[in-house]
Amino acid sequence: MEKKKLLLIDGSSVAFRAFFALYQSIDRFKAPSGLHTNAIYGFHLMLTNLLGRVKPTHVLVAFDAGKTTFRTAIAADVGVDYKGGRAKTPEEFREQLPFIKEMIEKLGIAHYDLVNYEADDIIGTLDKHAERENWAVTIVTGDKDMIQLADENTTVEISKKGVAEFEAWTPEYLMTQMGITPAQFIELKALMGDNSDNYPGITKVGEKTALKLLHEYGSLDGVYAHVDAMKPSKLKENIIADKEKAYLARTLATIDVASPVEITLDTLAYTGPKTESLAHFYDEMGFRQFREALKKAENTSTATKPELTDFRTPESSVAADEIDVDFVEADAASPVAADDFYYLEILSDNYHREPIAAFAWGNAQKQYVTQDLGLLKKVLDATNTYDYKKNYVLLAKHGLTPELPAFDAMLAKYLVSTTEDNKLSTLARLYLHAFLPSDDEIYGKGAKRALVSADILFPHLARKIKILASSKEKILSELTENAQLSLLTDMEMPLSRVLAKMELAGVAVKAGTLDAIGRENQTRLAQLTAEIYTLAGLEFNLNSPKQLGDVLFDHLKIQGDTKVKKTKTGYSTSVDILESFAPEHLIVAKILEYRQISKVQSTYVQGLTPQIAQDGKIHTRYVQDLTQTGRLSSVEPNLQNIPVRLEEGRKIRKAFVPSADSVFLSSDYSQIELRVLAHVSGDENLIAAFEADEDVHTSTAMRVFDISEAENVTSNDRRKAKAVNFGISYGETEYGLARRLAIPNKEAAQIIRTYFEKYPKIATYIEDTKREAKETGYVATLYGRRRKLLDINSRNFMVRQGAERQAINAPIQGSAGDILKLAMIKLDRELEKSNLKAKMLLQVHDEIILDVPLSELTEVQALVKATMETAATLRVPLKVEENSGATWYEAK
DNA sequence: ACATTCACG
DNA sequence: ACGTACGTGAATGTG
Repeated sequence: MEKKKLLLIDGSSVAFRAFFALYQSIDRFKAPSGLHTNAIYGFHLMLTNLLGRVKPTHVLVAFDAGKTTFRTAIAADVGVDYKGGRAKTPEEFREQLPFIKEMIEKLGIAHYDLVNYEADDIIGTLDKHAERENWAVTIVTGDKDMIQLADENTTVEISKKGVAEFEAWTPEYLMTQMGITPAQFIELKALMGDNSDNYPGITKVGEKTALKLLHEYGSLDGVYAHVDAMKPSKLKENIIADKEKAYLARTLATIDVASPVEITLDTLAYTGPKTESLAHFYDEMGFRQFREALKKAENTSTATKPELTDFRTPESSVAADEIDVDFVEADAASPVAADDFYYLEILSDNYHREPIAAFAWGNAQKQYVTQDLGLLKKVLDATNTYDYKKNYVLLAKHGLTPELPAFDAMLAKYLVSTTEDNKLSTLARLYLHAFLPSDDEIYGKGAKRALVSADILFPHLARKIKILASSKEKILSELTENAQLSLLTDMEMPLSRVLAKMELAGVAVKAGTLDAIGRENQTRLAQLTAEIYTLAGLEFNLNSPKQLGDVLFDHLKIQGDTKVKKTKTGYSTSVDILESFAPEHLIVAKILEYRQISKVQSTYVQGLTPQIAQDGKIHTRYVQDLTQTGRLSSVEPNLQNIPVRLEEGRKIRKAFVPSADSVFLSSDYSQIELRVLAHVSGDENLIAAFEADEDVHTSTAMRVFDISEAENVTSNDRRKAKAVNFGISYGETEYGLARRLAIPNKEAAQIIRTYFEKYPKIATYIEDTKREAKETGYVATLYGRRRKLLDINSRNFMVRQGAERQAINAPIQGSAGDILKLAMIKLDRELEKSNLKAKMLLQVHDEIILDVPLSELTEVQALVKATMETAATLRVPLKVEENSGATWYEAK
């Protein structure tokens, strides 16, 4: 006989989730009687989803019986108001509950509640009954408490988003996510308490601290057994003081698995809906779709097809494990093998400022760990690592230069999938199904961040080595399968060294220049502030969008052609809104000027100044494993968004200066994304425009607006065409274009239609790319870099459309990024080969900024242009434009 | 921690 | 009917 499968649903919490999932559109969910039906409808969707997916033989929906339970009494004894202080259940929700129960009955499903007990206890008890019969159990709920019931027979699914997304918590998944067992989940609640149920745990202990304590001591009893030995701290005091609270919390959090439930398992058999009365119920509720589906199912008399859902199973069903390691403290005699991994530990992300705290090397079997920096040069013999660029910079400070690695796990993992981050704990979870405590957990975070003693530090580092060594083959085989190996060895790893050198070189920034700009800004900001206060008739915080919105739209009640727009939290005060009011309202014009200057002041003057290092330079970090498209990003500070469009901000670039007797050379690709689009689509008209070196926006204007002479294209025509050209590569809709250009939807639709007629292969490219994405789940650049699109087949129109736009754009943006990466690698080699002193300093997505001795300028200019233009061979030429000057301001 | 705004390609 | 261009990082206010 087939194994029985029991589905247990926490009706109270699931109904509440359903209510809020469809709360925004509550007005649309009304029965003919006027009853709200959003929770009823949502609950139905959840049920259909679950029945189709779980395919249970037996089902029960359990409800909380009433306001008070045995827990209320226990808590009251010690003065705790269990589940007290909660906001009143909305009337709109309460009125739907009886109908949810009625619907459940008509769907042929049992429901049950038990005086003095919560739904959790009913479910826990029946779960144990089922376990004795060796049934499989799925528990569905809205909050995490029930994770304590998970075991090899029982999966706890927690509603995550909307009505169709659940997260399945198995003991393995719990271990990979939090590093604890289901039984320890109770201990976790004991330590941290539960705000929503209104009972405290230990003061100042939240999830992070609680997990740390559990990883160290295993349980609440374990914590108290060792509390005396803890070093003095606020935490220790709180643990001691709140012992009683913690044990109460443990009692309250523990589900009673022996509650006096009177029903037996066999009464829960699921036999399917009672069609006739269900149809009547649907009519009563105004559920036309369900009614139709029911009718269809009857007519064809086929089983109802389960709805597809967004459900994603956890990555693993393999048991999660603590990572055990075999390590020793390294000394001068410790061996290093060529295929060892090495890892350098620092306590913050910023390797330009932070010293090496410790390091390790080894393989999956044996690890060597040390804090003796005298041994650093040993790691140069190991050829496998994680984040070569970081290592290059750190080792450079010790006079060491690591060779390019054979394998950089961070970059390799990034190429395999950009969906997750590439932290070691993530690698452990994905490839070893194991849990590694985060660095925050080991070293603390914020002000508490500090190096820990060797008994914690050394095994942590050894585990990192073991994770790297044990996941290498898996990552490598994925790379090979995806034909992405050369992307690692010929693009990302060589680029990593180029970037390291650029970061180390840094760019000189004059604090004095920034300061002078800052003082002018301050004066102007003070003037503007005073003027705005006078115009408003009151003083308020100009930097607060909320206060600003209230002043403009409530106090001054300003109005114009444009509608006042609302955000989640109040009025929108963004530029595009404010600009529409500026012509008629002096105060708005002043606010816009204030905003602009204040942005320059806070982000660039005050933001950049403290980033200037001792050497007078700014050393940014390029994050090489982050973006979804393969671009770089730049942090601490971001040097990829230094102002350029508006003169006020552009002045900041005057503070960026080259080295002595040198100038900046800025070389950027002209229209590289549109050229990539021409290449990948093969569209003859777009290719022709680039081959003839036409102004592409003018050329588009001529075709789309049917203008035969370039001289007859007005600046407005060109502006529109430019918006279309950009919009196309982002997958823009007619609505979007209409809004951007402030033209009627019809006109925008007409423009787009004509565009696709004139550039037919672009239309084909877009369709093909979307289809490819839907079939394979990913899109790729010219060089095989992938972007996964998890939402490409979503049933949610909005979500799916978003993914389609990403699918269209990613190969274009990504290929352009890849081309510049290749150009940088090539240019680095060329510069070295010809012994030129010119240096790459910065990269801004389609441009490179170099520091070039004046004596080399002509030669380097030619070299950079030639290198960039030949970095890739496309069906259209690549074109590079160059500017040079004594500051970044002039070189742009 | 999250939302809003705005700087860049 | 939906609600509308892709990819980023930093500063600020607010809960």
